[in-house]
Amino acid sequence: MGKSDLKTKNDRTSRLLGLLRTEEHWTTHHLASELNISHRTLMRDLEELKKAGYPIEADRGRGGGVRLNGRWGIERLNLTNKEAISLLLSLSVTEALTEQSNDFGSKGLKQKISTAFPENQLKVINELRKRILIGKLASDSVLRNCNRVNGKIWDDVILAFFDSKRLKFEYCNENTIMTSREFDPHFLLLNWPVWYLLGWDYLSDEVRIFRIDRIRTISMTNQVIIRRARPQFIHAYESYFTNL
Amino acid sequence: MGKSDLKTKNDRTSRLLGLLRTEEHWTTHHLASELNISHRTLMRDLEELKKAGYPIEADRGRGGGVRLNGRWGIERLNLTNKEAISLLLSLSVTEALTEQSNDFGSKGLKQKISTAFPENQLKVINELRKRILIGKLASDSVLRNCNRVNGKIWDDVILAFFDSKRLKFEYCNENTIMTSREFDPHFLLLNWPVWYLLGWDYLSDEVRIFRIDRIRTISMTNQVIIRRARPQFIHAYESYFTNL
DNA sequence: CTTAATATGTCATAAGTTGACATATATTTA
DNA sequence: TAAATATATGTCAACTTATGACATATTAAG
Repeated sequence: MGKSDLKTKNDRTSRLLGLLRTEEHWTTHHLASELNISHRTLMRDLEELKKAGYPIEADRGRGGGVRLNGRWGIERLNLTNKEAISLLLSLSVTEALTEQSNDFGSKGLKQKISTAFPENQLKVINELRKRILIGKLASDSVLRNCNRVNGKIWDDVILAFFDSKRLKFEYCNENTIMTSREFDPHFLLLNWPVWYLLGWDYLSDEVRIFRIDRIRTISMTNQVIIRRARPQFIHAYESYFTNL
Repeated sequence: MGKSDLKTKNDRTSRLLGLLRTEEHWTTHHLASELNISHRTLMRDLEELKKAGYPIEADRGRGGGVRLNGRWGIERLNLTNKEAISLLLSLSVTEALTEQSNDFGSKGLKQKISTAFPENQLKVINELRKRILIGKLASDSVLRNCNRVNGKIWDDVILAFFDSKRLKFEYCNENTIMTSREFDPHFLLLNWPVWYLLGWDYLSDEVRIFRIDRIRTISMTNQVIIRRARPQFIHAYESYFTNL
């Protein structure tokens, strides 16, 4: 029956949360009998959940009961590096869409998800978030000649971005001239639906921007990238941001 | 010191997860001494975590040890209706971007997040996901005359969409002619960065699409929407999807 | 002012957790 | 192939925690 056999306290707790997440009206006695435990024990369980930070509220007196405020929830999520960054990309993209057009609670969501990461990961997460930029829409001319990004190349880009590692790649510019680049990826930039890599290029010894779909071959080095001041990057390619 | 005082088993377990999430190399004896528990107990803790679904792997023999595969994780997330749908929108948007350009692990992410919702919410979540559509980019002409969506209006749209409730609103079309509509919202459609509502309009008794930023006043009714076959909606407004 | 609800305290006992010890199994290294 | 170093698992007495029964306080609605 149901999700668990109620063998351990933890299982019972998650069953309790399940019950609270249904929209029904629960009294503590009702819950206790549903879970086959004494009323006292149920009250202790609720106390624990509250202490653990669950938004559980109660009304005393006739017609009272207990309720869980955030009824939609995720209990636990284990993410790989790639998935963590995907989630960040998702949130950044939606955030941009939100700022520009409307607020639909994703501000709170962003905050919640950010703070739901364990403390020791928070710093990295926030650092990465700042380095994902959402610019304007791709222009028609770009749109007309953009390609699918090769999966392996995207993976390396993402991993290097995640780990702050220097990249080596061969790039094919708009005139189909190939160059070999050494490059510190500082920012990921989206001009929907085209992704760019903004950073320091060692061939020109300058700030440069590269379209990821124009990278032909790539390899990640072990060299940690040298951080440089943020403004120079943003200013150098302001035109990519303007109309959003 | 640290996050917890290790007073209860649960605290210890979360400390253990914290240790595993650092990228360090851990042997079980190392972990046991770090947590001030016997080796046997540590092995039991690991066993429990594995049973609970954590991707913990171990190598026997010299140089062996234990490791947690998804090192980036969220322990728990409580969401309101609005936040849950924001998360879904986020994922849908990114998913669309992904399908079109590349795979960066967000397929796995989508799956993970979806299955991380408790069973009783899964059905609703998946049902909603199917009703979020990502189309092509907004055309220049649309882009030039689109407005910010009023927050209250967006909230009502989202809530009605979430709860499958009929809407009443006043709509201002391209010729600035106002009409009063009764409307069953079946699909949310994004032509980045413009959101549409696709559904059944009772004024014309037909499938219709409305730009959300052109809704002037709105109210949600208690009437549950009447489900209709999906194809008629999609076919009626195919031009909104084409180039993606 | 009665009834129905949550909230909290106490204590004997039931249930679960722990560490010590033993042993099995897998892998690397010499 | 033997030694060393890991994880993996079983058992049991001692220990710790969780539980239910009972009591009582507190709050709100009718």
